Amino acid sequence: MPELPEVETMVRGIRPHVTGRTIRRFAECPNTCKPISVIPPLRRLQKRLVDQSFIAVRRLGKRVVLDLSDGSSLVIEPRMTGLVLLDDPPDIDHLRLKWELNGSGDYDSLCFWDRRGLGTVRLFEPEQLQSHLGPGKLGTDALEMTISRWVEECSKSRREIKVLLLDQKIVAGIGNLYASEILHCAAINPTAEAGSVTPSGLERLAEAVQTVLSMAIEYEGSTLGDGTYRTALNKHGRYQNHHRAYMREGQACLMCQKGKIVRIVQAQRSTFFCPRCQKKRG
DNA sequence: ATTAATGTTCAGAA
DNA sequence: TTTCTGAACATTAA
Repeated sequence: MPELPEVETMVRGIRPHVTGRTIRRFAECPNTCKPISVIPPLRRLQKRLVDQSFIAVRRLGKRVVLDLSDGSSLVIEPRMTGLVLLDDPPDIDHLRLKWELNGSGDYDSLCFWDRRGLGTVRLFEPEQLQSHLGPGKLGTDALEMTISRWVEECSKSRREIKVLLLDQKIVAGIGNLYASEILHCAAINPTAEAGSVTPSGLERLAEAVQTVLSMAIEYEGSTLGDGTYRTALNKHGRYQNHHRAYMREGQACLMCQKGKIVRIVQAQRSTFFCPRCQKKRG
């Protein structure tokens, strides 16, 4: 479930190996699954990509952006189970796309692997990038959020704070896993109305976002029990060993040692928190 | 054997 | 306007 730390890890992993390289060939990989969504359709995308070179690799929220020499940008959206890889994929059955690279380097191709196949790849013209993924469509990157921006967004919302954290139009990059971790770190009740979180609570939130996400990036993201997420070099992330709330239902809270982590459902997804540390008032 | 659950995004409805 | 619901898909657990 690539969120900001996982996508940042992918970007950092591939950047030194694809920047400046030219695309020799681009194709779907033969497999038994349905093809993933590619815009424009495959043949046209192939025509557009071949012979172009990657001039930059960056992250936009939970998306990988590959800027191309003609000014367009290839945007990879891993969604649930998508991976951007330089090395061998977890299995061959769910290899979806392959970019073969010209010239010399440590790796000769870039791949997109996706078990569930909900991921998408889309080529944007420069002006499209602004209208589709610019401010308004995508909120401020989570790592760029300031306290005043948190105040601005939270004060005008009556949604639960956890649900607001998941809204990419408000803040880009936070997903279900890190929303639980961040709110636990900030000692904020996930069901609290966003507009009711106190100024000191928002201060803790701003701080926790930085702490949790930067640590998760350091540990190259979280590889959960199903083992799906891998770095670009097919290694496991290690931040799962540092989770304090996510998937720890019934276990002792690592903050207060006394409370037990509980699981609730918000917006049809699991939320994990410590009722003792994360009270509605505090 | 069916059903639910997983977690991200978008279209369409309330 | 804002918020909510279901679908896209593959796999596993109940």
